[in-house]
Amino acid sequence: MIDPKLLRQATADVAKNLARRGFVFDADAYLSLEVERKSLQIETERLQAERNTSAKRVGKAKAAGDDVAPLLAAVKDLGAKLEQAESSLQRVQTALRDIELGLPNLLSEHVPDGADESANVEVRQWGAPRSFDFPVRDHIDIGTQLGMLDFDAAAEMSGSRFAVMHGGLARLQRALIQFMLDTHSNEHGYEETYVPYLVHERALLGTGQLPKFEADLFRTTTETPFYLIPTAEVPLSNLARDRIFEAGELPRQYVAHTPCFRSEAGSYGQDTRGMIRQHQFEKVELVHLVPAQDSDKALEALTAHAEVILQRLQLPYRVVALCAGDVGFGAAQTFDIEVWLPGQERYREISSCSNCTDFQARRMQARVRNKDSGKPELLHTLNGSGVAAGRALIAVMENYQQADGSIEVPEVLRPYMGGASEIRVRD
RNA sequence: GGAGAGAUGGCUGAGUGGUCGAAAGCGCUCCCCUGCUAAGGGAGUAAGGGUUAAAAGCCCUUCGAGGGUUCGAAUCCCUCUCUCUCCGCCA
Repeated sequence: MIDPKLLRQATADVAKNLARRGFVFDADAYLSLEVERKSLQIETERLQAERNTSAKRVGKAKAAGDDVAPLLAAVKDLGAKLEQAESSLQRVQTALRDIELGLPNLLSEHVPDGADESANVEVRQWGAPRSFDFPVRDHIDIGTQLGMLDFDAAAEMSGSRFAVMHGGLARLQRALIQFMLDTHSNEHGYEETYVPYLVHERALLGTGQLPKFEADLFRTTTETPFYLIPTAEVPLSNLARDRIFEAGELPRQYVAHTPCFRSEAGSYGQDTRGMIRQHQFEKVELVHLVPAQDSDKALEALTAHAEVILQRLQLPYRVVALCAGDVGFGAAQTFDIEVWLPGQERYREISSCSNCTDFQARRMQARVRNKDSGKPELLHTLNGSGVAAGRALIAVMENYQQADGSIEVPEVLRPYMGGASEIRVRD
């Protein structure tokens, strides 16, 4: 959420910033509601104050044994007036809040202009795509020929966009996850964390998936519905909900491995083959909670942490600064990390690292006490994949494929694979 | 799933219709006193919002959440959520 104060005082600036995303903010409509809110709120609070003082007067009179009938008569119609004022105020405040909840975050000044992903700016590249002296297969062929990847069995029980993995391939994904968790917790200062995969609506309101993106989520049919998390960002960031951290308690860095569930509504026809885009996938997620002034630096650090994973795996990648039109709803600035996939002969997103500034913190009331003033201030949240395990698996399969259809196991994963150096068909 | 108990400020915990945003203790901050790492005395110490250019001040809201009764609710009524104990069941 954008600071409502800023919204009403610098409405034009806000609208201009959001316009960079291609978002149209109806400033006039907002301001006219805001004018209404102001007068209604002043009136409502005036009536509340009147009620409070008159109630106190009645109390005192009763204690003194005086007749309270005249006092009661004087405030006879106050209740009805107040009720009306309160409900009008609430109506306007709800309308304002609906607008506010639907506004994306303000973009950082560092974000390049552009309408869509074609305008994203490559920041750096690491490694060089390997050249193969045999016909390159994609992960679908590799996995299927190894007998370790089965989309038919998955479709049989769950439909499209699911996969079943067996043997070395299933283990390779687990190895990737463990390698990533170990690296981040042992070397990058993250606290390994286990979190719920089902969360209430308010958690998703906090991180910004709701109310706007309900269609992307799976929801249970229980009496009070749960949502399946689309990313561990949701539970991890919500660890800060309704909390006031002491200055010394920040920064906090959490890492968690979770499955992620996405309905992928609206992505029909995209990446329908293979494991690139699934309803369920594994991801290692990084979340930072930092004081406001530190979040730019934290975004650099977070991105670098994710990059280390790909470097250790010797997977070529590039880092891309998302342009204004491509930065997600809650983010002020985002770097995507894209890994080279030989099967597609292109770079594909494997991590997205975002600085959400105070956008989520305001929704969650996540704060840190300013050491000098003693006052609570909104903290900043950042999140990034470190990295998506399902896509990392694809990247390893395709980049480490060998002429005979086997997969070489990257050095750093061998300790997690019982020392195995390759994955091949069992005979 | 069954039975019971509970939810109050950073913590412990009082408060069953009025002067209660809330006793007391602990913790924390500042000051005073005191020559010995201790003790004592005093003051302060919730969050959100409105008004304001901003602050001060003033006002509003908040005692798990939502609704109701009342001139007035932490206190009474209803619904929900969560926590704890016992039983059952399970990983």
